[in-house]
Amino acid sequence: MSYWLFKSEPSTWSWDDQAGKGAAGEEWDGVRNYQARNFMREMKLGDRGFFYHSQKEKAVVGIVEVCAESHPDSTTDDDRWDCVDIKAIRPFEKPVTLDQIKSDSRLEQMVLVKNSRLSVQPVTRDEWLAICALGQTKPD
DNA sequence: GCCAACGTTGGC
DNA sequence: GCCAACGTTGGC
Repeated sequence: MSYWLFKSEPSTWSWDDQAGKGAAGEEWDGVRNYQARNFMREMKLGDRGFFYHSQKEKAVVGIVEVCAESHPDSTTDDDRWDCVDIKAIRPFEKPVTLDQIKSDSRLEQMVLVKNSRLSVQPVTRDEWLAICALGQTKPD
């Protein structure tokens, strides 16, 4: 199983919106970046991901699971763009802020820190466990 | 609200 | 195929 991070601006699509979709999940559509798309194409059913709020909040707020593998993005006719579906698994007990991540030596190699603009990105198992621990949240 | 960083587009 | 111009993202 692989781990990922999905970034969203909460005023556009928030954790509450995502959680509201329940087990059915929702397309992670609208991504128009090749790197991000390529990561989504690599995702497998059951892969886990962090849900990150960008902009004002800047914190990991929940855990999601890939519930449909890569398929065409329904919001465009342009066949270059694919996406996956994700569903909310559980919110973080304590959101883990970007500040916390940046100040933790275990996490300084995270893509979130090194390439802040990439909206879908891989997370290593070690990073996954470290952030879940910081958030006092079950990692699986 | 600003601006740096980065990705994409399109003219040549 | 290069690169300048432009648009967008997201941290500060």
